Amino acid sequence: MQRVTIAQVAERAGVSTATVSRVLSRRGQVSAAVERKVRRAADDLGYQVNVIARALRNSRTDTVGMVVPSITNPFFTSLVESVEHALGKEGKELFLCDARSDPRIEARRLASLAARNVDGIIVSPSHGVDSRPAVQQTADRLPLVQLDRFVDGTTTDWVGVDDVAAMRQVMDHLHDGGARSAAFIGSLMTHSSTEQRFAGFRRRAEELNIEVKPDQVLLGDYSVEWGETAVARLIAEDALPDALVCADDLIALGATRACRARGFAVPRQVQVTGYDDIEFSRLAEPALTTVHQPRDRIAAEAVRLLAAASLAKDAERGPHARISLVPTLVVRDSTRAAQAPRTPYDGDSPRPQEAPTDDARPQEDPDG
Amino acid sequence: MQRVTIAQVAERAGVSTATVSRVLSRRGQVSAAVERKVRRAADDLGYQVNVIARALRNSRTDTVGMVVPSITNPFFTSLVESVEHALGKEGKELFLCDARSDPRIEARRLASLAARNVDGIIVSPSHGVDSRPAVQQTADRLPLVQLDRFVDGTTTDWVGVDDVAAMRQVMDHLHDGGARSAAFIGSLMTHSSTEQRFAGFRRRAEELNIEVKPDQVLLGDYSVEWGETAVARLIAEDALPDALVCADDLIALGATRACRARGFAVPRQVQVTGYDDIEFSRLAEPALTTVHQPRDRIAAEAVRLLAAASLAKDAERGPHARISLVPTLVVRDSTRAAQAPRTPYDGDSPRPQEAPTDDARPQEDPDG
DNA sequence: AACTCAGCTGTAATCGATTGCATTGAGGTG
DNA sequence: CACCTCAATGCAATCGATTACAGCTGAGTT
Repeated sequence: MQRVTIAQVAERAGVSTATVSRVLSRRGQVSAAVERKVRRAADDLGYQVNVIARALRNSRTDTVGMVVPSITNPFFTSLVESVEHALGKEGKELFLCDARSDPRIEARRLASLAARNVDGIIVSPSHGVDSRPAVQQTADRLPLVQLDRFVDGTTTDWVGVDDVAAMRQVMDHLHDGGARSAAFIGSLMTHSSTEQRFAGFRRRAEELNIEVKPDQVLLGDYSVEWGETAVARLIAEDALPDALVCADDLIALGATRACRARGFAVPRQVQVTGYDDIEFSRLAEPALTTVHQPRDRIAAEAVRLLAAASLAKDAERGPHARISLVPTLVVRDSTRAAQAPRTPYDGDSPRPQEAPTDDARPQEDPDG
Repeated sequence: MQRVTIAQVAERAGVSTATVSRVLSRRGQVSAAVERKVRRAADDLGYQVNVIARALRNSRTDTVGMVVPSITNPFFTSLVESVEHALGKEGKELFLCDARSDPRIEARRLASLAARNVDGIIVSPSHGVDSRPAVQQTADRLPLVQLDRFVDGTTTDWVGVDDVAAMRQVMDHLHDGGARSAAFIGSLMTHSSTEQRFAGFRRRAEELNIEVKPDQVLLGDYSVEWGETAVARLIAEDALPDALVCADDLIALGATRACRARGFAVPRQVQVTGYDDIEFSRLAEPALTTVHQPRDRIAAEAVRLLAAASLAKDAERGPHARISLVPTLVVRDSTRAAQAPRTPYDGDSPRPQEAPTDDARPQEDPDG
């Protein structure tokens, strides 16, 4: 069961292990003749480096760890896919962990990744506050980038989207469609994403004079079930407004379903919007108007930041970057577009509405 | 940036590294007094084992690798979640890789996992034939279990469901609902899952005298798009039968959508069934009748097999097991139940229709 | 002819944890 | 008191790859 080692290759080629290592890792000078012999021997024996041994020696693993709150949430899944793709281009591998939305499990995962000497960590924190100790502690030891969500009061790199700008687009669109009152359905304010999205929602609602009653802000979690529950509650209290602004697509799908189940037509009587643009938002009935996150771009920036941080090493790392990309509103059938023409869009390439590259440059963060 | 090593702990505690190791890994005898000193020192310094070093020495990593065709397919995602859960109970970690349905990428992933000395590998092969060399080669070197799909002609453990039995249930149900003709929409026969499902479909269709015209067997891939395309083709040829039997839920969702878009009512004019019972099949309009796979059970069996194989080690491993679980038909709104009462079911616990545990025992495989 | 230098290759230390074997010393036995 | 036993602990080898340093060789220089 044990594999071929560099020593066996060396013996077969009649050289030292040092020479074999030099050939195989393309470092140092080796004569053409010897190189051929070594490669030959390695091939014959089917040699493969022992990544573990190499990692111990080099303290580099070419592996990046990623921790997400829930692997069953399609948004994170596709984000993971993008990250894996981006890493693949650099010859790195991804070690994926699911925190089950529990900061304690998250802390364990982070520690475990660190113990495994990953070169860096990408994390979308499970909790806006409780995730702090583990995230900060990990960030102190190795390069770490927060993705999408971030933890209050941590000083690390971050990549995500401008939720406030996105919500402005959403509200403008709903307003165009005739909405004069709205409800917000999100998760508890323990996630920065809900916080930001709510802030954007509230601000623009005020500016547009869209009414939001206090009991029309409903906070639960990111799930279809919560969307259904929240709407049931609104309907029970006879408080269904013109529009339901949901903090993610899962909630929106649940909300839509609940409306229809109780005889409220979407979008004729109630407009509904989501956030993330997961695949199923396109398939839902009616297809969901939502905010498309430029996942590939987010992933690419995260990988770039990690690489930069690894290079900087112990050398005092510069200030931390906060990269905020502007997402795109994808108008489908769950809202009433007034005059705005429908824009079918599902890809990941830049779009007119997306910010030009220059707007997405890292913004230096004073407390970095 | 470098971490505390066992040597520093030893120095602080005034003992040798051997003693520290013995204390921390609970092996060998150590006096209570020394043990206390060592633990104290370790805590003070915040010592954490270097998993890499330990792995090099022990050639065990407490990590299991998993390779799936596509991480964005919700079925695999939830399977991954179940596997992670099952492994967690054993104190093992999961290293997840996405093969992008490409046997070449898959081969690279497998090699990379092996090089990383994972203790075992769980793979759902991307291709029924082309995946063979890599899978077999990997299986020769370390414990490997195939999940859900399997590669033709490989001798490894396998855990999955009895597709033929499942299809029998599906066909019986459709027949009860009045279907007298049917089409099958699947992926190319390059996946054992489609192969098996199609075999079950065809056999029962014959027995029940359900008509299946040659051009009503449509093979593409596991995606919503393909479901839509296939149905468009059937309609264009005026060959839409009473029932559409789809090889997975994604296809079924696409098929349903295409039917409705073209004015065919589901289930009134066309019945549609899926396979896997992904979360969105419940949310679709109409909610999808599908086959629920006992994911937790599948995952648990796979983990159990891996553990057993690891123990057996080089000692000639016994014959390989093929564990086949019986899945459950979940009747929802995309089919016409005749008299069968609707059975809402979304959990993972055993059900009357599921085979009793005893039926799921490993079946000795002669060529193991 | 003596010397320099570059290019190639080998020796051995190193990464951090584990463990077989040796050593120590306390307590027990005849 | 000499000798034995056994628990507790330390020494040093080990896992496999990398690499600083040293040694060797032969071509080029003066």
